[in-house]
Order: sequence, then C-alpha cells, then structure tokens
Amino acid sequence: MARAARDPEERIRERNIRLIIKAGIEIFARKGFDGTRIAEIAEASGLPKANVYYYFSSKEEIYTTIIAHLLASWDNALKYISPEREPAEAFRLYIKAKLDYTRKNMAESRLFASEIIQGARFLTKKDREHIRQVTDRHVAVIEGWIAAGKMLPVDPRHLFIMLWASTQFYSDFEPVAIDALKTSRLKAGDYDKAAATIAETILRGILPCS
Amino acid sequence: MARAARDPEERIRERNIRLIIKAGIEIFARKGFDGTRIAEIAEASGLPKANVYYYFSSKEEIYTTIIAHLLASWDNALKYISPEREPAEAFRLYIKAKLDYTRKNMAESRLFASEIIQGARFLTKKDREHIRQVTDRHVAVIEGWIAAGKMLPVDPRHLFIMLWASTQFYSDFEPVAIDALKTSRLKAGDYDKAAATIAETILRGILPCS
DNA sequence: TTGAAAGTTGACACTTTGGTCAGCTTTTGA
DNA sequence: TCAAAAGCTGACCAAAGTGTCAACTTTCAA
Repeated sequence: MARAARDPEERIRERNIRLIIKAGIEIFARKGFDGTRIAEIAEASGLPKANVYYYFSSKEEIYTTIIAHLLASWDNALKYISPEREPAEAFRLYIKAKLDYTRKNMAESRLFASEIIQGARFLTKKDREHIRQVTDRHVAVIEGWIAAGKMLPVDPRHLFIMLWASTQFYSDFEPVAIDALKTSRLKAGDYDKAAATIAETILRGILPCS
Repeated sequence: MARAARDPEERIRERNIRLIIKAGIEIFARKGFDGTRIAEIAEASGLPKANVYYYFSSKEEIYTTIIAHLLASWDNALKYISPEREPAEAFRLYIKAKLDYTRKNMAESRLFASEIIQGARFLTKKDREHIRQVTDRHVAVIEGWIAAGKMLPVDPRHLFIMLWASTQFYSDFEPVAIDALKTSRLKAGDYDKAAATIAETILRGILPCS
C-alpha cells in the first residue's frame, strides 16, 4: 500500500486537502456557495478537477468542511471576556484580538459572513447551538460585572452585537471601509486607530463615570 | 402602437420591470450575483424567462439596475446628521432611521452587503465616489460639533463605521443576531432594544460628561 | 377598422457545471 | 522485487446555465 494506515505523516493526502481547503476559502468567500465552481477551486489549488473529487465527494462537502474548521477557531478572541479580568482591560483585549483575527483571516471572515447573509443554509443545528452557548457563557460574565457595579447596566447581548459588528466590518466590508476612511487600502495603522476608537467609545459608554 | 411614446402611464413595461426588480432583489440577496439564475428570477416574477430578456439584456443589467436604485435611496437616514441639530438628538434619530430602513428593506440591505463582501465588483467608480462625498459631508458636521465642544474628539470616520456596522448587523446577519439574542425571530421590540442600547452606549461614549 | 409598435413565448443553440469513471502511475510494506 | 493500496487524470456525461429568435398576440392612435 502507499503507506500504512497508521503512517503518522500522510503527507500527500494532508497536503492536497490543505491546498483544496485554502483555495476553497478564498473562492467561496468571493463568490458564495452557489457562485463557486469547483473547476475554479481545482485550478487555484493547482490540482486537476478529478483529483479534487478524489478527496471530496461534492462541493457541499468542501464547503461544510471549511465551515467546521472555521467555527472551531472562532471563539478564541472571546477568551479575554473572563470574570477574573477587569471589564476595561477585557474589552480592550477582545477588540484588539478580534480585529487582528479578522484582518489576518479575511477570507475566512468573509466566507462566514457570506454564509450568514445567504441564510446560514449550511450551519447545522449543532453549530448554532454552539454559538448560543458561547454567547450565554460570556453574557453571564458581563452580568456579573454589572452586578458588581463594575459596569453600567447595558444589555450584554446587544453589546456583543455592537462589538462583533464593528470589528467585523473592517474586513468583511473592506471596500466601504476604504471609502469611508478616504484611503486606498487599509493599513495596520487603520486597524490600530479602529481598535482605539471602538475601545474608547464603547468603554466610556459602558463604564461607570470615574 | 401599443401606446404613444409620451403615454404617461407605460403601465405594462413599468409593472413588469418592477416585478423583475423585486424578484431580483430577493434572489440576488440570497444567492449573490454568481449564484443567481435568471430562470429563478423569471419564475419568481411570474414571467417566462424570454420575457425577462425582453426588458433586460443580461443578468448583469438587472443587477446593476438594482444597485443603482439602492444607492439612490441610501443616504436618507444620514439627513439627520445636520449641523442645526444637537448631536444627541441627531445620532438617536439616525440610529432609529437606519435600523428601521434595514428592517423594512432586508433584501436590499443584504444584496448590498453581499455585493460588498464579494468585492464590490459592480460598484462603479462614480458609486464609490458618491459614498466618499456623502461621508465627507457628514464628517464635516461632526468635526463642527467637536470644535464647538458639543462632542468629545472621536474620529468621525471610525464612528460612522461603528454606527453603520451595528445597525446593519441585525438585518444582514439576522441568523446570528437571533442566536445571540436567544430568540426565534427578531421582533419589533428587539429592534427597539437594539436602537436604545446602541444609542445609549454610543452617546455616553461621545458626549462630554454632563 | 387597421397597421405598426409593444409585448409575449416555446423552442432552440450553445456553454458551463457538478460529478463519474476506467485505466493509468506512484508509493510502500513485506 | 512486487503486489496492492493510494493517488492521479483525461475524457466523458447529463443537467443546468445564459442568451436568442421567429412567430405569435395585444394594444392603441389615427
């Protein structure tokens, strides 16, 4: 056989799947599920189309594999919202981490946005349940801060939406952000300025007057 | 002839174009440009496909017609950001109007979001220039307020992005909003609560301590 | 009433698409 | 060395896609 099933490397398979996924992320992000042709994914990953079908049995399988990967690495920025921290520091870190992540993973971010705008057709019940649970957990932290008088009584769920939306915008809607900021492309400084403005404004908006 | 060229009604033509546009908005919003098939638009508008081609010469022409319509009715909510008003009232009205508009025109809103996420391929230079000019005009108003000491010195462009992003989110990313708010569908009350939370938080974030 | 413009449409041509397959080459454990 | 598993791929297909067209019906000003 080409290699034992227990072969720890699995190099060819791994490499090709990685190439397909990588190309898929870019193209699904730009074209959405229905607009993406696997011939294009094949070309972008440097593999013949039939070879793509050797690893994935359908377009949907490529797509859902990507979505699953995505969700797994999704909650990372939220780790900063933890009860041991002070709210000011927690939100500052969260905003920075979220902007950083979307900036460095623009295609993933857009792919996810695209999937949601198109009706979240491929998000499973389990995926959505996961989103709910993660939100709940962090809502509880914020409610704790409010109860402790460390924060004004702001609705935590709407607050999360404001944070999510504001940070997401720069990557997902980059062309509009570029026009609104009157620049030609978003530079690191623009993201820093965004983080600063969002953090300052929101923090003044939710912290007790000091 | 069917009717004089000067006929003030033009009913058939008008009606059919309206039907096609209406169906197009829904379907382009759900599927994006590449994912939309004109056969589906035809079916949704109750016309045979060939009849759709009688009014529009291509898929692209339908799409760009819709985008043009959209942009025309876009700046409406921004009218509240005007120098005669006090910032608090202006932002409150803007947030309410924007949430209202996106709620009542979800498909348009999503179609536009979809177009941007997919790289703004069909926004003309003129369209984008328009976005810049509208932003500039309102940035100037905010700078006036800041100079007059009516507002803290917040970067107006990033502030607009926060407002745009936060209000847009509820319609464009409705499935996620539903999960985050732990509900089954967004009701009028949810939009009211959203408007209140956004307005309170942002206003506390940008107004001088009183 | 009439004739020409406007509107309608089934059927068609041509292209692209997702997906299959038979047979090829490469890899590797024994 | 060698056989079998893994990997590869050109060629193909049925279905679906965009766009066209010739012939039909409807409308209405004169």
